[in-house]
Amino acid sequence: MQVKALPGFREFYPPDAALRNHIFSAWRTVATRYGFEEYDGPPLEPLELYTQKSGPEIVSQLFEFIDKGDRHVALRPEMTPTLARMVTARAPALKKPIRWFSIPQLFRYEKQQKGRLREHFQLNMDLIGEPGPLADAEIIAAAIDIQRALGLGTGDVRVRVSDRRLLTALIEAAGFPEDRVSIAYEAIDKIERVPREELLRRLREAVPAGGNPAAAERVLALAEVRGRGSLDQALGRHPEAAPASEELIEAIDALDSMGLGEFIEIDLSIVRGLAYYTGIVFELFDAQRSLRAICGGGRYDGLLKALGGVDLPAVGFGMGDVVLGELLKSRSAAGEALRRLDAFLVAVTVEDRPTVLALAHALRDRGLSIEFALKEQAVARQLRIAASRPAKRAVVIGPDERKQGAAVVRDMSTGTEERVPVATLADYLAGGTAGDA
RNA sequence: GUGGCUGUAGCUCAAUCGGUUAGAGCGCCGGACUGUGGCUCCGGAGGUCGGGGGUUCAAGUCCCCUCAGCCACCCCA
Repeated sequence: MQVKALPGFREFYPPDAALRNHIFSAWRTVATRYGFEEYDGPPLEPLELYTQKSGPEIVSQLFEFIDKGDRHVALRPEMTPTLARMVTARAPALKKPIRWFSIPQLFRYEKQQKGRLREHFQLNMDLIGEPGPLADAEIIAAAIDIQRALGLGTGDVRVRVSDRRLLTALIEAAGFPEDRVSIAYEAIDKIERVPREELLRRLREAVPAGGNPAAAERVLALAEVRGRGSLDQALGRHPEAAPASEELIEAIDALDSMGLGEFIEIDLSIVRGLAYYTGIVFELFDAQRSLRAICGGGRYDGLLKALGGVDLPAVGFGMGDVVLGELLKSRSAAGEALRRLDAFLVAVTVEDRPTVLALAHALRDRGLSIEFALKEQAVARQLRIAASRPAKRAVVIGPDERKQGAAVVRDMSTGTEERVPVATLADYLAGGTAGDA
């Protein structure tokens, strides 16, 4: 039995690698379009880098070990601590706001499921040094434009947006104890997974005797706020929370102005598990809601400082390649990256081979993608290979052609042939319109 | 980490009540076809039926263990 790949680790056969490159290319294109610069860091880091942020519980979910120098190390499960360290180290010299992106391969030791492996690539885009809601809007817009660049529209993906400042204000306005907000967060986060009665029970338990008896119901009602009208109603019931809605409204208005409003839904049930988010939080989903989140992010103004770094506000997101790839495959928007040769060179006889080799090399030097038969084969066989590559054209070189200093160029999709002088062959192949060239 | 479902060729699947040498389509390789592909026809390679153990005259089929995948939980990238 051959040794298999480890569970949760992928092998990329050429079609898979093509899809991955397609996704990476969209990531880089859009990030660059938004003025973001690429960075990278070490894939292996000291374990403390992660425990200081997430606590010792994180260790069970990491690929971690003791190296030969007795260092406790971990394969990186996320990019943010590395980013924080890099930004902090050069913070005084970096022009603000900092717009950086990276495409790290990340690792987690968890039981795998569909869309969730032990390894994945994740686009990280972060905008550091700008506290205002236009920065949030930029980040969300970039996440959406990546979907658009991949051919996905409002019928395919949606963004659900909330704001922790607003949600906290509403929870408190609902009469829920201020020191128990995290319990309210947890209940709201689980609104789609845990029965309503169970959540109510947990919330009631958190309200002390003598507290507001209606608080639990009101908190749960917040989790059902969807859309602007619904938010306005909630703010009508709790007017003291209204000032906390300003940033969210401003960011959404900005996205409207960009023409991306159709993608956006206010959804106060979006909490995000991570404790360090301080403002706007958002998630990107497929419209059918049949897959896991494509992308999640938000504002984390206190995190860099908490990690022992500079005190700069920040907003960003992570977008994995796994769910996105599944969505593209299900939408059959994945296959455009099909490889095509510019030409397949056919040698009619062995005596034609030196000419074919010389020609192949000259054409490759011109940047054309060229193949030829690696052994003596019938012309019919060589053409069959050319068709299956697939090649846009076949270039046939036989004794007659050599005498004339020409080649027969066959368009493989139409079957039409043309006699082309060898001297102009490269231009002919490069400039032609055969197939979908 | 917990629980449930599923594992037959590269892919999608079939194989009667437990019965003889596990099949098909697609794909792959070759031939019909020694200067013209796609169509057609013919042939071939490819399986330790996920792995191990057990029951039985006999196991792809039944039982146990294990591994892997999928689903839910946990957690979230």
